[in-house]
Amino acid sequence: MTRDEILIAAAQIFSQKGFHATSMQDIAQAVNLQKASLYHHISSKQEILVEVLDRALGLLICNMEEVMEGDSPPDEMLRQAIRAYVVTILENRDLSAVLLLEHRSLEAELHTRHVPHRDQFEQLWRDLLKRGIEAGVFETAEPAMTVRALLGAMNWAITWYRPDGPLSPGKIADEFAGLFLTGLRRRDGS
Amino acid sequence: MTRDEILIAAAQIFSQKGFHATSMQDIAQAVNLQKASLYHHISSKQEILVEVLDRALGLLICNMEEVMEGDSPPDEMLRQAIRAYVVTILENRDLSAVLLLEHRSLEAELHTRHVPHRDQFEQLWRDLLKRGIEAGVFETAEPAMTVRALLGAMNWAITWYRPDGPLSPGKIADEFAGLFLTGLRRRDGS
DNA sequence: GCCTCCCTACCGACCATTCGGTAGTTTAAG
DNA sequence: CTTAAACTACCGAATGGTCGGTAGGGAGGC
Repeated sequence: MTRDEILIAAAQIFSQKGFHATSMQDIAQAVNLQKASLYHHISSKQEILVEVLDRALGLLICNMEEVMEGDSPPDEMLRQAIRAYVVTILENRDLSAVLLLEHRSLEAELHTRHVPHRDQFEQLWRDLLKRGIEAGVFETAEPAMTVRALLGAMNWAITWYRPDGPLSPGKIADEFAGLFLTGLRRRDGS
Repeated sequence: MTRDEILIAAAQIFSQKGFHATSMQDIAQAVNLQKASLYHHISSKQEILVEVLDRALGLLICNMEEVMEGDSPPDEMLRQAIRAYVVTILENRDLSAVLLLEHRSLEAELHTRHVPHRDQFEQLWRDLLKRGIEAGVFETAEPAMTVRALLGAMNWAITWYRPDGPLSPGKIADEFAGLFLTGLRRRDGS
């Protein structure tokens, strides 16, 4: 039994039942250990949460920076960014669900240490949008709010996406990109 | 002390700490009662949650049907629907946060009884979109997914909106409507 | 006016259970 | 022999919920 397996199992249960509804007993059972044996690998329940959150955010930042460092035009880069984000989230649902929905279960001090990383991540998106506006490709009155609308739409997918459903993560990402770039209203009405 | 006050206080604490992290002791303290006295007004913690969820969803459905029953053209009605939804959510943050983030804390049976009501609500939006498509005003390959993107962007606002921030619920709603109707890409580039 | 009865609202004490976590011991591999 | 990794047994605290009891305010009979 490795620390990794415990974290993965914990993330899965956290994502299903929520942090506070998950007991150490639940986690132990999932990895076929006694509860006490868990403490040989980890030091507390909070520590599990912190590490799951760090991994999730790290994974996302890593995948996003890869895209943002490219030199595509802003609209194309936005497409790629949306795709990277949606696919990463939906292919790592347990980690992502904990990151998005359970971070407020962090104790005060750990929480204040965690929040800046999230802001940093949101800043990546704001920068991308800003470049698009300066290049005359995008147009929006409230860029910060637009980013949050976009992130909200994508984040919410964690609540309804089912891997056995009709839509693949890639398809979802492309539809999102199309929707946000061109809007819902039909143009060039015949 | 009335049942109402207890429910409102409970919703507020649930929305802050989450259902499972909230103890009956917390709720009792918030309404200046002993824990045992709560049970004179309510029969269980789950019952509180159920009633908060029902109220929240009822409030939303009520406000949305009012809009949907009008006879504006689809794009105008979508504007109004977005405005009604966003404003209702952001002006009833405690109720809404519980509805959106804590419904999974419902016990199995109550949960299965609750979910259809949510589907019903989502159906209202799908119908609105469908009417727009048939009228040739909207264009989207996956209407069901588009609705979820829209709802996701709006729902997520509950996680970042602050009443003392620079954006009013009305302003946010209008920006959302603009974004989803016309998209981010600048048109008629000079 | 007074007494009885009942009812709502509340309380302190308590219950069984579960919680996160600890102590000390055994097992097994190098 | 050592050490990592697992175990059994246990702890104090907190949890959701129950119990018997009480303060106080009408309602109704006499």
